[in-house]
Amino acid sequence: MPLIIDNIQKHVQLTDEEKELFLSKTEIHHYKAKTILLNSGEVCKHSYFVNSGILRSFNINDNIVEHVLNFACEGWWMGDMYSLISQKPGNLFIEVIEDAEVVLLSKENQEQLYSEIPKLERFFRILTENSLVANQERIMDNLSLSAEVRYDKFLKRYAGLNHKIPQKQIASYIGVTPEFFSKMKAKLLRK
Amino acid sequence: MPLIIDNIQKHVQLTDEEKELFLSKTEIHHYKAKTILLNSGEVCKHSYFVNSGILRSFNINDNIVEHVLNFACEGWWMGDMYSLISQKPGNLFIEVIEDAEVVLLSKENQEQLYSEIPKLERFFRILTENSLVANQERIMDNLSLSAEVRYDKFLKRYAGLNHKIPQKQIASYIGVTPEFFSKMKAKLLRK
DNA sequence: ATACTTTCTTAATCTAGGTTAAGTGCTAAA
DNA sequence: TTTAGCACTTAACCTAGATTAAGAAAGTAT
Repeated sequence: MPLIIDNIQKHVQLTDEEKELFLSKTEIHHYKAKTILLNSGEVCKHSYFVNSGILRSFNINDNIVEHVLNFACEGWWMGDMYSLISQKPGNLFIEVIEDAEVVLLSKENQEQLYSEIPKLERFFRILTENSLVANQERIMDNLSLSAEVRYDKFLKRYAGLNHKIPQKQIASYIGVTPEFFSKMKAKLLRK
Repeated sequence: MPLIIDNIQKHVQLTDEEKELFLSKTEIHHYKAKTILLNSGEVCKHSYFVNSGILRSFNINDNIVEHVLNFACEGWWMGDMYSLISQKPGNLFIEVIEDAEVVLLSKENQEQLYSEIPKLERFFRILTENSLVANQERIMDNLSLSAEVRYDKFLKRYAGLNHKIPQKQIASYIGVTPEFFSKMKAKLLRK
């Protein structure tokens, strides 16, 4: 059974016909590391589901500084939510960090599926709710916790990714410079 | 027509029977300023929709420091999303800042309505999506913008609330101490 | 292998914002 | 109408994390 079906069935149950219908509306693509799946300024036309490999989303502000919004590895969804729902150009990049197999679900197909299989509307509602909770927690963490504790939470959230992602990207995710992150790690080792 | 129906109809259209059914599952309550609608450690059993007045949600970390997650005024929804979806004790407080008229929709009624009026599942999916986008933007802002610019974005997001909310709470929302916020405002005036 | 590029580290110096503390002014209860 | 308690301000001093710069390590391409 494809991973994406298991993922859906964590929240809603599908019949065999529904599974087939769903899968018929998706495409599987393979991407090499460093491929850009979505560029800033483009309209995001797909939701991405990661079968294997690692993706990240980030933006670049005036100063040429990258800021990582999040990572996605096996079993995670990825997309530029703003662009996806508004179908306007977004400001996120989505990039492949490690060679990846990705399931693509187009915006149109996703909307169609909502009508054909209302349970999927429920699934994506729940998925979005969970994502919202995680993002609210991250906001509170960024307001109240030190960089050290935020790193600790990164390690728990993305268990196993620590050594697969360039440090500068982890630094960006927790909201510090690569230099400070390096210093902080050295300090943690000394303990 | 009640404000909450208009709010829903921005995204999905309801028949008169559906409107009635929906309203029959809600309750209107009036609260005085400083009333605590939800305490940290409690299970959140309702979604709140603000007809008038102002609410805020916040948590308190180890050090007795409050951190404001968000505000809600006329036409906004409020709740402890984590506790609401998990029905486990949350760590948010929800408090009335200005005397408020609030529509309460219980978790059970909300779930029932999803089945009775699937369009409402769509409505809450869209509502949650929009909230997620706003929260993602706030994360990026906190990573990359100065306190001054974050204050500017607060002013735009909560237009009109600037003088109705204690400064220390605005400071907390944008992620600085009341002392620094005071200093920053004085500096902005001098310009 | 060699050169080129990017990541990571270390260290000196700097700054946005935090902490502490004291004082002002407003509101609310007695 | 006093007094107690917040909310806000100001100012001196402090620190987590930024910036700048330079070298070491590790990939990547030729």
